[in-house]
Amino acid sequence: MRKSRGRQKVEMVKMPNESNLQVTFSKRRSGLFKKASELCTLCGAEIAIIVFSPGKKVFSFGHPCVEALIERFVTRNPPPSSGTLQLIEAHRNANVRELNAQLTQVLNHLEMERKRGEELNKLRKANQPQCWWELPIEEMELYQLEQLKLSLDELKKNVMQQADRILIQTSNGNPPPQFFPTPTPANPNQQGGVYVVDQKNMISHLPYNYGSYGSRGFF
Amino acid sequence: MRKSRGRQKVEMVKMPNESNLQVTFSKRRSGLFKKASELCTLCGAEIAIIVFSPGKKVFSFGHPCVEALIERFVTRNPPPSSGTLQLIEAHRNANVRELNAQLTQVLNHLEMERKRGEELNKLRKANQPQCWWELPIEEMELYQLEQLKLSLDELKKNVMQQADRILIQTSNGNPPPQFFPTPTPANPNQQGGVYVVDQKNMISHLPYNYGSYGSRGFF
DNA sequence: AAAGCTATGGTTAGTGA
DNA sequence: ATCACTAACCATAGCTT
Repeated sequence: MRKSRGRQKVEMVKMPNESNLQVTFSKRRSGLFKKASELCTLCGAEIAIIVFSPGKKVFSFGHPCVEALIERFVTRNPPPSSGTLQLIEAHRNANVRELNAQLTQVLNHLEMERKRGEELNKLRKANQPQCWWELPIEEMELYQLEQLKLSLDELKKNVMQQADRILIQTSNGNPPPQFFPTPTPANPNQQGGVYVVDQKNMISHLPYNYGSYGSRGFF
Repeated sequence: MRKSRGRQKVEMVKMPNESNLQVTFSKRRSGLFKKASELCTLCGAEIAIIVFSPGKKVFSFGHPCVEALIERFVTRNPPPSSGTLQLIEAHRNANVRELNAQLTQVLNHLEMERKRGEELNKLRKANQPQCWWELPIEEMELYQLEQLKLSLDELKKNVMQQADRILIQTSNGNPPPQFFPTPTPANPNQQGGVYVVDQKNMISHLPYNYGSYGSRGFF
């Protein structure tokens, strides 16, 4: 059964559904800012974005700084100041970039570790019920104890049947049969499965800075 | 024959190849503007974008009009007339502090997760050998198979002894003994340990850093 | 609102003209 | 530079939680 039809094509007109519109606005604004930050990183561009939501709330993105870029844009003044300031600026940018890179790397690492933890947890959970009946009796639940009693009764019955068979065969002068049982109780949970470890790096690029005015919310 | 390898993943760092960078800048800039215009039409947002290329050329997108949006943006902000640079400076410093704090926090988190992963790994390793003989025979190592054969021989011997005993007792006119064996094969590794279920909160997904929406973070 | 999921649709790196 | 093409990667619409 399909849980979702996946992404559907959407007409390029103003969305009629208000709540869908809000969600889409939020998602696409994020996407836009992300694209902008990627463009900054990949190409060394400097970008300022100002977004007024339909509810007139303001969101902004700027690298290195919205106001400075606006200033430059308005005055058409490419270099803001003297060479020393540019040098300082460059150093600062390098620092921020470095910090961002470090953070990205660490976040990747963190995500990997988290995934690993999840995998291990799954493994543990898959292993645990396999052996519940190996727990000390004091730690079992009532239904487990009942289950165990049933199993033991069954086992006892089997052993007694087997003993009877041996007795009969032996009294017929035949040697006892060869026992070579499988070493495990039947276990339907046993899969012998391979646990795929997802190495995909989930954390993408870190944008530089974002801002919005007012409190959270769209309108 | 392959005409193209298709889109390839690119590292989120400044592109080393200058001409590739130009092409990418051009493509992604138009992509960015397209996304912006889609956001405008779909959600009725108003957006202004200013882009300085690495070569300091200016590109801009504006709906309905860049200048008007900038005007609105600036007037909504206390335009720092006197201490512009100082304010910018302060914000930048705040931003760096924020990044540092975040980095520290994430590093702590990472360390926690790493420890947790190790813990789980230990648990798993403690669990696994407990059941090695439950693996499918095809997955066993030679020494495990040998061990298994020994165990089975032992089991066979015991069963036969038991059968003999039953036979003797039965021929003496006694009823067969009560069997109530433990439900598992003897296992020296069995610890009967308590499996601690860690309900610790998983890390919430950490997407790329937006800085903070809200009052701060205009860089 | 906010986060996660999945199937799809959209974007774009690499290539050649 | 820009356009076309293709295969892959990525973003996101529609759901669920």
